[in-house]
Order: sequence, then structure tokens, then C-alpha cells
Amino acid sequence: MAQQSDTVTRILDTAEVLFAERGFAETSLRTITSKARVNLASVNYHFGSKKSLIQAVFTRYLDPFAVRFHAALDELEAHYTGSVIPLEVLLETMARSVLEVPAERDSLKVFMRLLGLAYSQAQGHLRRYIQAQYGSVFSRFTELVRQATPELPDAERFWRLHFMLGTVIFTFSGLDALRDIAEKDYGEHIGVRELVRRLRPVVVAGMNAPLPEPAPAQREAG
Amino acid sequence: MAQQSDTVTRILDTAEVLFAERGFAETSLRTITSKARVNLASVNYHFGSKKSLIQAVFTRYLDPFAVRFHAALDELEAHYTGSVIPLEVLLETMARSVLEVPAERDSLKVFMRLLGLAYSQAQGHLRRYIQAQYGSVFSRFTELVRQATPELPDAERFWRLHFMLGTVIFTFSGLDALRDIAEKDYGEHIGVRELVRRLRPVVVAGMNAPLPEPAPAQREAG
DNA sequence: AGAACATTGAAACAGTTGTTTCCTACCATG
DNA sequence: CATGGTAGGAAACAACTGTTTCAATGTTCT
Repeated sequence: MAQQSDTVTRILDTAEVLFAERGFAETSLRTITSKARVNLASVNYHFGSKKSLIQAVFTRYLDPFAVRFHAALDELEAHYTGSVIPLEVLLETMARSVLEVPAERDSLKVFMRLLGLAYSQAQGHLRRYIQAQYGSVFSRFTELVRQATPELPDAERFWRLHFMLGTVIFTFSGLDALRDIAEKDYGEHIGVRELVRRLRPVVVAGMNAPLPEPAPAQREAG
Repeated sequence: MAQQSDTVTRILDTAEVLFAERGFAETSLRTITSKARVNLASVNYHFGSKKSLIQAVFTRYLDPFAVRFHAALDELEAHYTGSVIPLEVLLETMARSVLEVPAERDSLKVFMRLLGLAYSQAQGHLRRYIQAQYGSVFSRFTELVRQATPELPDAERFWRLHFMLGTVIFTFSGLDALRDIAEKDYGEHIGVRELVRRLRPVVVAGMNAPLPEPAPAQREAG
């Protein structure tokens, strides 16, 4: 009981890679269990169902992330006591927290791809689970961003945060494909930290972009 | 032969909506054919296989898009003969071309979600098909962007274009979910054109962001 | 030691998947 | 009218899906 069964972690390790490579529906339990050299029934025994396995894969990443991120925000608030935390610092802190979690297992690529799938994949259950489980961390972060960007209307800030989220998730989630193209065209092998360095000014500039021109009288279809 | 069978278009109309809602693997041919009130075998009869049906759904969007976009770029090059086309104009033209195609059928949401799936979904066959079929249009566009942003190093421009692609695809692909949240939190119902208006300054600012600080002496892991 | 428990193993379950087969209806051309 | 090729319908196909069952293990505590 001190450490959970070897079978459980072997399933999780194998499942997260296969999920990231092919998606959830396209990955069968038999593929997972045979690749993990584990009995087929053990997934249902340890996790209950495939759906629960998927959630467990996410939990293993997101639980440590939530802890670290909360701690990092605590430090930040203690340091900037009273005054406002600058946007760049907030973004930098979030990036660092995200990067730290999977660093131990060289699985950042998997983590990011899973995040991308969580958004794009079959509508509901996973996004609802993540929202219910980790929504509070995200709320705390957005509240700090609100204080850091008082000039932005609330709706504008909401959308821009999601724009930037899209940039990051899309980039890392398609990292292998993009990296191949970049390597072929520019001969430059690019790593994760290098990519973060490139991402930083773009994200900051996006958040600080001038406000859009006000909407014209609009008839909308859609 | 003058117009293709009613069955074919009924299958395509139904399939694109279901694919966009649930993904490819999660949508069975039986779901499609029953909802389209069409015989199950007709998919294989008219398209050959499910994979070909998926490609046909994309072709029906991308073929007209490629035609329109090429024409729009022709016009642009004729108008700016000799001189360089500004970046904002290029982005605006691309946005307009993308928006025009599905406008006739009120299916922009579907189109965008399909684009998102094409990137995020099970890695290979679809992205390869799109790359092979429509890569030339994209190359023409990126070459014009290169001329419009001569101060950007090639690699930097490559990555920023994909950053911005991520922003757009991620946003529209998760549009329904995001719109629900936004509507709940800010009571504001947002339409596609409204979203494009918000997107524009962010994308431009991202492309024009200051160059990142040069990389430090780096030891890189993975 | 034996009893209680948690974990595995192999097999079967019922349901769904994409695809194929075969037969009927059509409809223009000979 | 007959006949060719095209499209549609019902049923079956084999393969695969997630899940369950039940016996055979090991493991742990008294």
C-alpha cells in the first residue's frame, strides 16, 4: 500500500503515451494491456472503466501541477504583498509550473498533447472533469491576471487568455510534426526551452495588443 | 451526372456535422447513415471507405477555399504590383477567404472544428492528405508573409505563423465550449465576426512582437 | 500452519464496428 | 419491349470493442 501496484503504474505509463499518440477512442484497452504486458482485466480491476483510466492519466499530471502552482502563487503573493504582480511574472510562473511537473519523466510532449486532446476531443466528460477538479486553480490565476491588466475589459481579457492558451497548447501538442518541418526547412533542432523562449514575447505582445476597434452595427448569423 | 446524387450530399452534410461534434473515430457509419436516412451500404458504395468519406468532407471545404484564396492573392499581387503587400492585408485576406467558403451554409463552426480535428486527431493520414493536396496554397501565402516581414528571421517567422495558427484553430475549434463559458460569465453572446474582430489585433501584435532575447548557453533535454 | 484478502490469468460475454454480398428497383438506350 | 448499367435496401460477415466471470494465484496477518 505504501507504493501502488507496479501494474497500475505500468498501465498509466503505457496508456498516457498511446493516448497522446492516437487519441482516446483510437486506443483500445487491449493495445494498452498487451504493450504494458499486463492482463486485459486489470484495467477494469484497478480503474473500473476506460473512462476512469483516462481521468486517472490526467490526475497523475494535474494533481502535482495544482499543488506546485498554488505554492508558486503563494510565494508570489507573499513577495509582492500589497502591490500588483506584473503580467510577465504571472505568465512566467505558470510556464515554470507547467514545465516542472513532467520534467522528471521527459514527458512534457505527452502532457501537452493530452491537454490538447482534452480540449479538442469528444465533447464532454473529460473537460467537465478537469473543470470541476482544477477549475479553482485556474480561477485564482485569472483573478491575478485581472489585477495585472486593469485596462482590459473583462470579456477581452477572457478571450485573450484563451487565445494564448490556444497558442501554447496547439504548439506543444503538435510539437513533433512542427519540429520535423522546422528541422527540415531550417536545419535547426529546437528544444522545449528554446520554444518557450520564442513563445514568451509573442504571448506577452498578444495580451498587451491594442484594443480592437469597436464593433459596427452587426447582423450576426451563427 | 450533372448534379451528384442526392444521397451523396445528404451523407456529406450529415457526416461533417457529426464529425465536428464527436470526432472521426467516435462517429460510426451507422450513426451517419441513419441520421441521413440513407442505407448503410451507400457510404461504401459512393465513397469506398470511411477514410475516403472523411477526406471527401474536407475536400468539399478546401477545394473552394483554395480556389478563392488563390484568386484573392492574385488580386492582391495585381494591386500591389512591384511593392510589398502589408502583413495586415495578407492576414485579412486569409481570414476573409476562410470565412467566405462556409458562409453559404452557416457551417463555419463545423469547418473550423474540422480543421482543429485534422491537426489534433490521430496523427497521420488526414494531415498528410491535406498537406499533399493543399500545401502549395499555404506555401504561396507564407512566401508573401516572408516578404511582408523581412526583419524576422526565417525560423522565427515560421514559428510565429504556427503560434497564430494555433490561436485561431484552437479558438474556433473549441468555440462552443468557450462561448458557453463567456456567455455565462459575461452575459455576452459572441458571434464569429465579433470573434474575428477580437482576434485581429492579437494576431498582428503576436507577429510583430519584439524578437526574443538570444538563447543562453543551453543544455537541452528532449 | 491456515484463513482472509488482494491481485492476476484465461476465457467468454454482448454489443458495435467497417465492409461485403446479394437481390430488387430503376431508367435510359438498343 | 428487352437490356444494360446505376443506385438503393436488407442482411450477413468477420473483426474488434469494453466489460464480466470465475478459477488460480500470490500475499499478509493471526
